[in-house]
Amino acid sequence: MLEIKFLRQNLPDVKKALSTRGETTDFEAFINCDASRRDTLLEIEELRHRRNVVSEQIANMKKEGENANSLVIEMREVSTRIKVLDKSLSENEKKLKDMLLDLPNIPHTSVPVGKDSSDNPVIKHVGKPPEFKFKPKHHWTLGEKLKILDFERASKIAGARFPLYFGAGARLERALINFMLDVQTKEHDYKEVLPPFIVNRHSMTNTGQLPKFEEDLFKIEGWEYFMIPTAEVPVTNIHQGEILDEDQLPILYAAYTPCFRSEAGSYGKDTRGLIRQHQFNKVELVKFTRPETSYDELEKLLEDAETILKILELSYQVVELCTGDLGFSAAKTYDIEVWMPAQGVYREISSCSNFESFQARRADIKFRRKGKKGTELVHTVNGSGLAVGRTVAAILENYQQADGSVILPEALRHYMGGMEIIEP
RNA sequence: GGAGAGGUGGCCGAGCGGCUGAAGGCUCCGCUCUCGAAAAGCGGUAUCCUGUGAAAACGGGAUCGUGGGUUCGAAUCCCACCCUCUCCGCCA
Repeated sequence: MLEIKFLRQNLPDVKKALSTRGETTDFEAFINCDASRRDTLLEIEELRHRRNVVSEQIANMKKEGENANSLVIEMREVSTRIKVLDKSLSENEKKLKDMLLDLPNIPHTSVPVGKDSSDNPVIKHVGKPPEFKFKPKHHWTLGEKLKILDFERASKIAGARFPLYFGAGARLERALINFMLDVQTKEHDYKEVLPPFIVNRHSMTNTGQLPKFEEDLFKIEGWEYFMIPTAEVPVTNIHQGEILDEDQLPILYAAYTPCFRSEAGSYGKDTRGLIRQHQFNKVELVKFTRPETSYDELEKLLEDAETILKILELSYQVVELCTGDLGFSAAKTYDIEVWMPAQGVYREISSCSNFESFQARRADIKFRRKGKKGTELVHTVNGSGLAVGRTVAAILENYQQADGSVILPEALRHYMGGMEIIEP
């Protein structure tokens, strides 16, 4: 959420910045609404002031045993008037709040302007894609042959876009979760958290999934509960409504959770394999930082996520999202894309963003500077470290042998009980 | 599911129609004392909105879980909702 005052005072700039992401809000209506809200407020406050003064007068008169009836009658009218104005004020405020909640974050000035993902500049390539003397197979083909993935049976249990792992596949998923958490908590100072996988409407609104993107979420029938689409939601909300101490910052959390997404609007995309599922596992990295360090923390978080791919020796590229491709809440985002040999493309496996104060304002997360009065909003930064299902897919494809077996990356072997290769 | 208790400032905790933005304590920040520190003493220490102002500042309003109601006036009374806790039942 943007600050209403900021919006009012910087309207042309905000308008221009948001237009680069394709946002077309009626700012005219917004400004009018805000102006009329302030007019009403002024009138209400005057009346209230009068009421406060006279009420005290009445109290004093009563103490002296004087008759205050005429004042009481006058105040009765004032109160009625206040009630009427109050109603129009709160209607205006609700309207403004709704508009603000629907407004995306302003892209950071460093973000390249562009229309869609085709305009995302590649920042770097790391590692070399493996070369195969045979035609590399898709991970779903490999997984089904190795009897570690079974999408057909999964669809009986739940439907399309649900995973079912067996044996070494199930273990590989679990191994990766442990491996990722171990790296982030032991080598990078993140604190492990295991949050609820279901959250309320309030938490979803705080991180920006609601009110605009309800169709992307799984809602629990009959409850105001939603399945989390990412650990970002419960973890960011850990400190909702809190005022933190400056010395606590930055706070770093690493959380494993399953993620649930309706994938509405992605019909026909990635229909096979582990790439686009209604349910998938992810290790998420979340930071709460001081405003002046959030961009450094984003760079570090990106490196922390990259570390996983480096250790797994998977080749990848990092792209920077252009304004048109940026997510609703983000001010700046890097995507890490891992090489998928069968398709011959890089596929997103992590998304690392700085939300600046956008989520903090919605979630009311502040901090107090040492020796200074008042509070400031923190900045939130987060990213995947990494999406686990997609990592499994990448390992299967990049480490496949001509016979369809898959060699396991060194770093995972002890998590796999010493297993070195997955064979039929 | 049944019965009860409670939600107050950064934290703890009092208040239970006007003198309460809220006692007291803690934290934190200044100052005094000290070579310095500790202790002690003194003072300060919530947030949001809004008006005037370039700013500093000054003025006004709101906020005691949330939303309504009663009243000239509500942290205090009434109603609804949310949340937390305790006991009983059920249960991994």
